Amino acid sequence: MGRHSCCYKQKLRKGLWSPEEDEKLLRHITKYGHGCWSSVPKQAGLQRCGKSCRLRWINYLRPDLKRGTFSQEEENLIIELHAVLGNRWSQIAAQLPGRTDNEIKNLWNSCLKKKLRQRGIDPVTHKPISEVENVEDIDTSAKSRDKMSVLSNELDLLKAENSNQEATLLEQRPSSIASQGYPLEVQGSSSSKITNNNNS
DNA sequence: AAAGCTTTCAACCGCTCGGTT
DNA sequence: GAACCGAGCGGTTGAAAGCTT
Repeated sequence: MGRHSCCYKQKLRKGLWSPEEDEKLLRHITKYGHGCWSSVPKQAGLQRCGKSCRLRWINYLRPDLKRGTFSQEEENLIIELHAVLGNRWSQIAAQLPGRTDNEIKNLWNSCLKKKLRQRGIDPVTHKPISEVENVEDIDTSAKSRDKMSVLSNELDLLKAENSNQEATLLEQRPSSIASQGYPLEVQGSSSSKITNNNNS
């Protein structure tokens, strides 16, 4: 279980993609679409596994990718969404057109975590760091309520940092997030998955 | 100028999930 | 219901770039 047939194939290239490989993959998908990813490399004449082709397409070759640095507003949105969704990068990416889950995950790990810590906010719980250190065993039934208050705390901080216009936009967002039906209890299932991964 | 350290980011790995047989 | 398979996800790794001393 969990094994990929492509893993058994020999002579498959790994590592960075060459411009020629990009060109082949781009031309193939533009012409035929990707269909079944495992058959893409063969059809496109690439010595890669389908999984690698899929990743390259999604993270780099897709024509609708935005690329470039993240705007302040995008960063704020990621922080907000992370507070609600946790490390569900694909769901967060779905709210940011032209951005990939990998890109957002990298930004979070290299940059946003640091920024939050500098603001005195724990990047995992989105609570003030002092509060996290003192209260380890918080009543889980209060988690959803806490989440919303944390969001408003972060908004207050962001308001202080950013322009009035931007803060107004942000102020409107939590309700829009809620109206889109993000279940607050997903936080629990997310952490349970992380726990499972740690066990492996 | 160069060596060492840190940061960034593309890509891989292992796993789960959902569909199919 | 079990086994298989492909797609997708999140964590991790490692090379390259950037920065510091």
